[in-house]
Amino acid sequence: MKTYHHGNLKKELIKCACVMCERDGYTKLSIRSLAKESKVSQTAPYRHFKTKEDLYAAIVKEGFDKLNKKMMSIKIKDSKNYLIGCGKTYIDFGLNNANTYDLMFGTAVGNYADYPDLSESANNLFQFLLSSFRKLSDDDDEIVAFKCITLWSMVHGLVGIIRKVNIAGDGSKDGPMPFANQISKNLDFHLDKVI
Amino acid sequence: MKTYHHGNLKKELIKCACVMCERDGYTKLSIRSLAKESKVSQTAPYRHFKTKEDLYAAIVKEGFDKLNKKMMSIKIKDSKNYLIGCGKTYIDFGLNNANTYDLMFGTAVGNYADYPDLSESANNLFQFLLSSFRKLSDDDDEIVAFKCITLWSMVHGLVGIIRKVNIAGDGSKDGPMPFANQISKNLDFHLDKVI
DNA sequence: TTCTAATGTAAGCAGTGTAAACATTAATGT
DNA sequence: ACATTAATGTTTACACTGCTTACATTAGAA
Repeated sequence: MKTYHHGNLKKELIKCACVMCERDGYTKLSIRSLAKESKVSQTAPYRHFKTKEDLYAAIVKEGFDKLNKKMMSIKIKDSKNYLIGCGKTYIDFGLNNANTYDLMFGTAVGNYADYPDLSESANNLFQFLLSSFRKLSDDDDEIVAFKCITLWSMVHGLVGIIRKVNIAGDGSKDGPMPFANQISKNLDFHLDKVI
Repeated sequence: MKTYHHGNLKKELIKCACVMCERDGYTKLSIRSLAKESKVSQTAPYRHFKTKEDLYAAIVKEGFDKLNKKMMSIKIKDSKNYLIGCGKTYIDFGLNNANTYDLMFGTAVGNYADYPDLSESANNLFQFLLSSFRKLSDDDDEIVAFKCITLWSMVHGLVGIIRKVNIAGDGSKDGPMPFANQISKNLDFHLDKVI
């Protein structure tokens, strides 16, 4: 039976939006299409998200939570391999959740600070990465932070490069940058340099 | 005097679009606003760009050409410093042409291969980077390519991280990631690890 | 039970990408 | 030189978008 009030619309909108975002890309995700797929009126979402950016922010928060979960479940003892594992997990997430990843690190959501929930989830990732590095080193905080940023930049950059340069790479043929389609098979090479 | 035929509309549209893109961001750039600012009718641009993506591709091509020019004018003798110079130039471009950079490496232009002119400009950059590395090393091609990709990923990632994490960083105060606003002052630290 | 705030809907505005039909002019072949 | 055609510009129109405003329903507090 269908009641006038949905009861849990916000949660369901977010869930639906996450699926649609990853399925179609965030540019194709419209508030109207979200409403339609959630079987409510065109303007119902506006009761829960003041603007489209607010909706985006909610999707991004879910993305960070998902990534955090993956990162925190890595179980590798050896310190160096542990960090490489973190890097690979990050890259894997970026490649397998490409559309969500674009939203997380693009400019569609201007400033995380405007969204406390999102900020918290993002900070969780930063803090987790930092503390992982701290555990494995005697360096002082500044050096630890720099090393952390170096690894993060590396994997973040790799995700971008792989996706952009490896477009032609169906496995059988190189694109403009030779060997680019072998990046992911040789992650160790890249990550090794950074840790 | 104003004639019915503009004479050089395509070139002027591209020029105008590049300015508007960098000024307002590519999401705010509409074909209509471009037409208005170029003082032609709403649909005139469609004679020169079949779709909006075509227009984007033209802007991206200009971006690559600009970046290529910068890269090719680096004059440093010492090999290691030369590569660091390349990295810094790239990062500088990414930070000072942020909106154009987003378009160049985002997903708004799906596949460079669909745009021969753009492909050529992009390939020029790849080839230039590759040949720079080749000159400075005796490694075989595959290793050279990997090293090249490692540096490129590093700087590409740094641009993204700096812009995303350093949002709070007005210089006086750290954002969620401590020391993040000092990344650009310590580029050598990061680039050193990679070369 | 009544009042109010929360949450849903309906209708409508201004702006968008883009297609189709038409207007003007540059280029071309005879 | 002139007629024909191709290129390039304009007008009009459609379906879609983010978002606002006015209205409907209902859950929960007084």
